[in-house]
Amino acid sequence: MKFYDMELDRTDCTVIHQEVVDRVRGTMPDDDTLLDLADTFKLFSDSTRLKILYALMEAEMCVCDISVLLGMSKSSVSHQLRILKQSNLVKYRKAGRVIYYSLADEHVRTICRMGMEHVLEDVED
Amino acid sequence: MKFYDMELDRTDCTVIHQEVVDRVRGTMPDDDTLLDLADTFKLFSDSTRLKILYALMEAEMCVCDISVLLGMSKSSVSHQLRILKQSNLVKYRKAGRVIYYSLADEHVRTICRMGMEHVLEDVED
DNA sequence: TGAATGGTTGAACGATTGTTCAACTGTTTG
DNA sequence: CAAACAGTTGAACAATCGTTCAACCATTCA
Repeated sequence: MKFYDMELDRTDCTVIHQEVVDRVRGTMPDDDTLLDLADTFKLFSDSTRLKILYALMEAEMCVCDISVLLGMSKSSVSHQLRILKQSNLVKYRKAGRVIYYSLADEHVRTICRMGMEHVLEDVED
Repeated sequence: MKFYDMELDRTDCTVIHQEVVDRVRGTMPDDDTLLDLADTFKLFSDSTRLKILYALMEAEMCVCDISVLLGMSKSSVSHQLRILKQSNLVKYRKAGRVIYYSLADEHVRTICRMGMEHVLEDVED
């Protein structure tokens, strides 16, 4: 631990505020929780998925409806719906060969509203 | 518009619910707004950035503090701080050669709380 | 002045992501 | 039954993203 490994491993910092670091460390959520949280926000981070979610806020819709509304292929819409379905943001109901999609809960509205507030306020800057 | 372009351009749908599509179209936010919204959520969609934001909720910190806290290189932390800075989620203050970062406003807390509620409730499923 | 340190930067890399395409399943209808 | 259509799927592709690495700037201090 003399010469050879001096530049290895560590962030080369004379830690400035060890007390702050220690205190903050005690307040941090679990790593797994933060990964889940990041994955949740990732669902809202694509404009196609946001469009689908905003549409479903207004009405139950089938894949064809959505693809016409957004001017996108059914395949593309279906891929995104699968992601939203797997994450429980969206639910569906079959009626013959048509599948109707709708929002699974109210979280979508709340989360979108919070994000939108930030977007709209930033216009003032 | 007879034979040759019949399979071009359009999503091959006998639109099922034209009235629904028309009504929903009237309620959709602008494309630009939805792109901005997606970009906002993208900021929260990486766990490193979330860790930084959660840390700054507790205390003003310098790059060294954060990199020690997270066990990451200063470079990596600095890259992420640049993104957060450019998006006005984070502000900074210089003191000699040390730069202290802190949250720019309360939106970060609100948005993280909304997302976290969704994550924590999903445990019950 | 020059060494040490806090912090930034840009290129390079591998990993992840969204769309397209083509083939496919399943249901309806003539 | 066969054609038509709603919807799904997986491979392939380009684009985007986060980390690493090395070089760099700026400030302090001996």
